Amino acid sequence: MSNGRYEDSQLYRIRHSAAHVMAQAMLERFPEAKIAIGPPIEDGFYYDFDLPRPVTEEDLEWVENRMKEIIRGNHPFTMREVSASEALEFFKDQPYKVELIKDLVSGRVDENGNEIAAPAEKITFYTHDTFTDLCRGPHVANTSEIDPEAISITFKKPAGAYWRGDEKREQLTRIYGTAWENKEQLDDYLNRLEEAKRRDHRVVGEKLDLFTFSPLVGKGLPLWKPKGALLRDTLERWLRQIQIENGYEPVVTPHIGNLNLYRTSGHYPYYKDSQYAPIQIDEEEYLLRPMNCPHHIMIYKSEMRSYRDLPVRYAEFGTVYRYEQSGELHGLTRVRGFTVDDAHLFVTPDQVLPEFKRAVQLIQHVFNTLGLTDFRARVGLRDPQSDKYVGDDAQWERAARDIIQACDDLGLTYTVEEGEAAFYGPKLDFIFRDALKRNWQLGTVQVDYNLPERFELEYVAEDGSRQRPVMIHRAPFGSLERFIGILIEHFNGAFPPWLSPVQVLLIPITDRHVPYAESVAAKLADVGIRAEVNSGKARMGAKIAIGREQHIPWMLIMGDRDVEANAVSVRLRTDEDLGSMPVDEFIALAKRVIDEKSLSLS
RNA sequence: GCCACCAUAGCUCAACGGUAGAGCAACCGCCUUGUAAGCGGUAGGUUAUGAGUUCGAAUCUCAUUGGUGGCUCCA
Repeated sequence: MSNGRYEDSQLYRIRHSAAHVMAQAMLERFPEAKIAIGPPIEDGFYYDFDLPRPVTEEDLEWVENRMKEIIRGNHPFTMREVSASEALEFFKDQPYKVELIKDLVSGRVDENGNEIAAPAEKITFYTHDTFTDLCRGPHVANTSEIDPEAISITFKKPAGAYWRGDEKREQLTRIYGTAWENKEQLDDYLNRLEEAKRRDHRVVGEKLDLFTFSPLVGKGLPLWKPKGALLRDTLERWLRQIQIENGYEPVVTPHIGNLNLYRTSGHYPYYKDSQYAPIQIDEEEYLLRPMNCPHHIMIYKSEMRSYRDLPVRYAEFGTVYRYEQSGELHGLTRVRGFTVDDAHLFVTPDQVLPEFKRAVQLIQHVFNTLGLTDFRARVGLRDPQSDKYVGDDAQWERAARDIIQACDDLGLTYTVEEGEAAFYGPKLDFIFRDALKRNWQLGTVQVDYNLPERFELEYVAEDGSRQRPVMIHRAPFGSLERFIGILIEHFNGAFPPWLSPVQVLLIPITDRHVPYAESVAAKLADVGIRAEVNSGKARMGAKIAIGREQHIPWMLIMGDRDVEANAVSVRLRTDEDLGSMPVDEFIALAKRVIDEKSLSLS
């Protein structure tokens, strides 16, 4: 946002007002509807209704057309202060409004569900045309300020939403709208949505043969196909190597563990609702592990530790299983079985700051290499109001100080947000903004005093005393599944060559060029370049079209001229034509780009 | 889990109460091709599953399963 707060912008007033216009039109369509709330949101607005029947597409079209009519009526928006009793009388048939007014007057929460410090001093109504709503504004002065061609409510399907976001309360129908200053902006926005749909990792993943799901295997359990597994394995091998270079030691632990392990860690029964139910076997109960930390802790605990051994850094691509509500599953970004690029660092209190910094630097290196440069850091501290956190104040303060110190030392741009801590300690999260300007929480580094306490971890200090280590949890990718899902959408399937499942597509022009293509492919394979020959009967143009669709970085076209010269004609997936070059020259070029993990193709 | 919507060939879709079809992919031929899909043919479906209504169901009803958009949740 270039100029000030969204709440103060004209766009905000347009959207807020459009929400009222929509409510008016909806009430005309559904006179018995009960209205809830209708605030502006990012890119638009919504209004929640309690309706006698489901909304159809025809309803939405009717309402949208009616909205345009109302807007064209040039109705002024007028504000009026009313007393609580007057407000209650006016909305006596609107139970949701009554509840809102009562909460406003009693000073509990405002219309958006935010707690308010004191009872509202005044209640205001906004009226345009025939519709009056409980609202504190602001609005446009007149509906003429809204461009009737710059709104849409048919662009998105109605959705269910709980009254006041509480799943124990009424389920309402939420109608989403979008509104802009002019038609061009609306079209831009709709195009952005279309682009996001095209880039959807579920669609692209299917097209590129990366992964699939099978109801017979189970919901939320992705199956990686060879090309997806190759991409994933490339990432894993790369990070594993970086970690070894940074003093991490790979460990391997099982995917299930005795329930008592999770009782000790505190995950069970506290997070029981988001775990697979325990498995009973031989009088014992086992849990599909929801986290890797307890397993790594038991390795730490398997021997006596000296301060000289610390820091101990255990890393594992550890697969975990969590019960996610069925409605929350979404492609690779929300699954029930996923792999965390997990590592647990066991350090002395003095080592927290330097180790934390090293972990952050490692994450920065990972992101920068992938070209994920648009990210910000968020320091998550505990919510001072809440008692859901463990550990004493001094530890929390020290950890928070260390994290902020680390950010300052590294020159990170960061925000500090209360209530974003893990229950066992403060943390630093990296929020990445992808090519479509959407935010994703990726890597995380967390300081933990709790688990060492619960598992009674120790090391022998210089003076011979037993001391408690501190743990640092960190994961640059977070979940491999989610991370790759995000990469797919960010790159639109056009991965940097070192990650591309197929790096080179060889296209012989006629059958007689196939043996030559195969000999070139063999040379490429010799130096570790992933190449495929398309020896099918299709014409060259068709093969190029397929290669483009698969976003294969390099296409090598070869006919008589190339065979003659022991050359290949190089075409990039960006449609750039590098012309003919000797085979060895191309191999050197591709090898350099791949080895450098370059983001460009030449 | 909740609300709404959806489910037809491997993929994208058509048929909308009266015999299930197309394009792409696959397979087989022909063409032997120079930078964004040459031509012809073959095969592929108890219309997600199970009940029901009907003379007759892909089509209407109900249930189940799976998916989609949101909500809630995400240690």
